Amino acid sequence: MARPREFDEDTVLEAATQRFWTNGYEATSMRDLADHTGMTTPSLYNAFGDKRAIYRLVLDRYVRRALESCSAIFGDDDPPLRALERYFDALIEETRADALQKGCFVVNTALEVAPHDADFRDLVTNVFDRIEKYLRDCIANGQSDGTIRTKLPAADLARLFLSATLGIRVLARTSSERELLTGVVRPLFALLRTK
Amino acid sequence: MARPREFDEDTVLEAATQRFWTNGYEATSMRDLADHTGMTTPSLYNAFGDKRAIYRLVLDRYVRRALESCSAIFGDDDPPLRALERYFDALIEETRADALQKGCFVVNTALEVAPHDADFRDLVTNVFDRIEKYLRDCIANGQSDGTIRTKLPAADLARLFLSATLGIRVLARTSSERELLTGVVRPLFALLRTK
DNA sequence: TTTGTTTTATATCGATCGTCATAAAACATG
DNA sequence: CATGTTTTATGACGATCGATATAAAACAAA
Repeated sequence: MARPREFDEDTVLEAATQRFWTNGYEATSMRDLADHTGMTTPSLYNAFGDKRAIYRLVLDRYVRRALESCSAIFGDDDPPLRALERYFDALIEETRADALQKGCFVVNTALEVAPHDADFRDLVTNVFDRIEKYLRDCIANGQSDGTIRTKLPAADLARLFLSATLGIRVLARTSSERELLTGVVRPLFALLRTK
Repeated sequence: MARPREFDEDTVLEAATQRFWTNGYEATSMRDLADHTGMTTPSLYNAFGDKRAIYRLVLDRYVRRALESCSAIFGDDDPPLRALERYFDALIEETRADALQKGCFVVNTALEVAPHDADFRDLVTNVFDRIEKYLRDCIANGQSDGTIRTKLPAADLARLFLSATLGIRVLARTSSERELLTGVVRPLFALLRTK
């Protein structure tokens, strides 16, 4: 197998993720990636392909982990209301800890890249749909077992919860004193409790 | 006053707005602006300053109009619930008509430019705060006159409504069959109606 | 008509962009 | 040790980036 690689693939992809995530696609150059990964640009091309391919690679990696995290929250046998609580707690905690204001990599992609790139638009749409489905199924389960009392359609509620999630992700990118995200979530749970 | 300008300032700024709005800051070059405004790049520099100044100029113009639109909705003497209805109707209609998936210029700026530019971050924060205040005052008024029955804090509700707005703006940028935005809004009004 | 001022168009600056040709270096296999 | 394969580093390609120097063109004021 010839000359061995001198870099750790996971470390390099993680560094590349950080650059694209914080600065976006256009504002991140291949030389910037090289500097922050410790590789040279030809090595990056040889190992992972061109700039777009690398972006796709690290975004897929990010999405995989994000959806695994979602699966862990909603796949547990926690009661639906408790799962939703964990979902928003995780979202708020991640936002609070986001000192660099990276927000959500998928949402950033949705606004900068997706509008003029069909492949990434499909990816983003797919992620949003899956999150919406997690929320919808969870809410529907809660309505079935009576722990969620509202009679509003689970489909509508899921879309609202998804939109609130995306809105929080937008706010996270501009930060400031706007960490009062609990205020966003509180009425959502009040909504689930009402008849 | 020397040689007269050969361009119409408003037409040029409108064209520049469209380019920055649809493609973002980094993906829009000065030559692209020149092509779509009918001006040459030196004329653009002479008339409006450098790229950042032009972006700021057209964004300010956009914000002014957007806030005027908000002021018209919430400044009318419509009952609070009716004002909120008009607010979301306008948002949904604008999104439906947004064939180019431009979304909201301010939200796009919040994600691409604001994180690494304090001036634009201040602008975005200011706009979000003002919209939140419109919503909060409107909801508080409705609670005072009894047309909004929920006892939830108007501050929390306003933050949720703002987040939902931003979420819709994110969805608008990826479009597809996701025009079921009425589903997002329906539970919000149900929330206002409940005790 | 002359002078002064501003906008125009041409042409181009150095810097940086994404990408790659090239060949030396480091291994496995024979 | 020799051969083949892959990764490495150097250096540079053409294209495009934001921004300007320059001077002609078009007006107002004198």
